[in-house]
Amino acid sequence: MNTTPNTEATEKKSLNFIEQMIENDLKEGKNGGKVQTRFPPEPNGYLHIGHAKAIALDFGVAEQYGGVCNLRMDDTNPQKEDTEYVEAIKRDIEWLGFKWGDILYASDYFQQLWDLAVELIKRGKAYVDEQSAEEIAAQKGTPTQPGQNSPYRDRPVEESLRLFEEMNSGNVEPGKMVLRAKIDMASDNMHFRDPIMYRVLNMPHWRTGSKWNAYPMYDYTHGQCDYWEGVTHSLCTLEFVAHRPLYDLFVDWAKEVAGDDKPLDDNRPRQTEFNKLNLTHILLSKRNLLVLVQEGIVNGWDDPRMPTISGFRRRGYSPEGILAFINKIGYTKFDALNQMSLFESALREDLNKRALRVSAVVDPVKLVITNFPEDATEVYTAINNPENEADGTHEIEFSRELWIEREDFMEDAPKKFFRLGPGKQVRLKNSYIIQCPEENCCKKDADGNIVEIYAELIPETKTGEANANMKIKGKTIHWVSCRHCIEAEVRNYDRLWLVENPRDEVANYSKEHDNVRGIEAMRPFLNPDSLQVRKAYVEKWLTTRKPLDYLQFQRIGYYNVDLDSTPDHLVFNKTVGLRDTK
RNA sequence: UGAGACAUGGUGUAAUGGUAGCACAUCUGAUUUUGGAUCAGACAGCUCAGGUUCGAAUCCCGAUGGCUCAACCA
Repeated sequence: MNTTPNTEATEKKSLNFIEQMIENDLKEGKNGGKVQTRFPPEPNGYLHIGHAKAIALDFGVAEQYGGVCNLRMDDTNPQKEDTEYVEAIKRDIEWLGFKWGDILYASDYFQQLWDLAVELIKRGKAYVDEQSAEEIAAQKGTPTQPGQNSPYRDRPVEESLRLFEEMNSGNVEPGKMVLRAKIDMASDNMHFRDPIMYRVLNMPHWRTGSKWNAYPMYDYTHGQCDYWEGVTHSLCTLEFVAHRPLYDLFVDWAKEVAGDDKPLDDNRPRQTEFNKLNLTHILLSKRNLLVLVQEGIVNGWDDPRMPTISGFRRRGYSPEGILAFINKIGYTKFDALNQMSLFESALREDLNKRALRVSAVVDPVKLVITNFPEDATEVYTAINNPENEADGTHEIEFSRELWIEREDFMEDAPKKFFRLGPGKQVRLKNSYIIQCPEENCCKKDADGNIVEIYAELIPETKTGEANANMKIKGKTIHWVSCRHCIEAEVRNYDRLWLVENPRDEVANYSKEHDNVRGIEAMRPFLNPDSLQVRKAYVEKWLTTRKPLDYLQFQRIGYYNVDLDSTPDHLVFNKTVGLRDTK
């Protein structure tokens, strides 16, 4: 047997604090040794990279510890939600490679939540408040000052019971009544100052129709849904830390009403919070993303510049690359700002393994091989992916007139320029070594722009030929044959935001400018040139590629085939550039 | 001026009272039919001040710093 340690197999990956907690719980036999999680998006927008971090954790630990993760739509606010988003959410989770147990909806629990609320009123733990939103807010106090009790706080139970029924009748105007939990108006925790459990909306819900007019709030809903479903670990982001005592309290009340007297650590979900994802040069908030869509700054939720899962998919980011990045940044309680360069590095690492190599000339200038016959064609075999032989090969054509990148030629080049110029030699990828003449190596138009470059091929320098290994100073450059290539549309993307931390910049700008909101607060930081459309010449073989296929335009960057691309009109998105160490 | 959570190289993250390690970024060099990839190397860190301990990034106590909380949103 081979006894040398296999570092990859024996290396123990350190567990994050949530995995450690779960392993501890398992060891102690909490919740009967079961692990169950849930991913609870509100269907009011598209999932973004921040959600991917939560998804990777919720689904990841469930799988890791033999449990289930359900997908639960947090649909308690029919004003903002839409079935369009439900479909998009499901598609994005599947694309990332995760499987849910059941698809559940908070609205499935509306009756149960209502019945529980009635019971809580009976037990003196909730009351109907008839004050306006302004009055309630004014009574709430501030973090440093205690609040005051509502005049309705001690109204008779029967009265609250009757009014609560009325709240759902459709006859109460929104804003006239709410159901509040009776807790502690002087608590240091603002969420304990008699939080609102139900509000009147008087609008139909896309799932329950017109059955309900009063709808439960998040805080009153989430813990009980977790409890009723058998969730053991309710994972969410750090801004919910202050909600946790309330989460626990409502779960306790639900257990009490249900007569559930199992020990404290059994049969109860527990909320644990981790840091939300922040990325440089990216803004993640559904509200702001929605503004970008509505203002036409981007072309929809799946615009390749959007930090949404669907935007990344369209841009050519692979699920494996996204997940690898999420794995690298980890889960902690520190409010970190992650660098885009780490994300791009994870993406490149993955794309390098799967992208097929092709030639595309983005800023073309004509190169004439003066010693190659005018109507001849040579056909070469190009390796699809040097990192993976199984990806095979494809054919490319060579002829007398080629397109090369304009920047690969310089008439008077500096010393370190190892590409084409008078007297210089380069290798044409997959083809000959060529050399420009010392004199008259290019033709210019009246304005002095180079329109044609001339070079001679050096015989027997193709792969496998006698002089193939000839040492030259020049680099290898890519090309396409003028006669055989096709024109394509290339969409290059630059960052959407000019500043490193748009979240803070937008917020500060708003504060300093009369609290301007929406697009006006964002515009100063938006890059006006985030989308650059170019014409390019690409090899004909690309007509065989399908939308979303991963490609590498050699020496330029990773690209993919856009959703709009057809064989008659090829469209490519720049995913990310190659690492560039000039 | 209240409460809560947090603080380790430029960035992110390990360490669970016992040699501060990894990745990205940056910089060298080798190699290369992609200025990619690959390989080798370098640079660089425990917020501060006390205490407990044979021993502290880790435990205790202050201080400092930014973060979160006052939606009939989630």
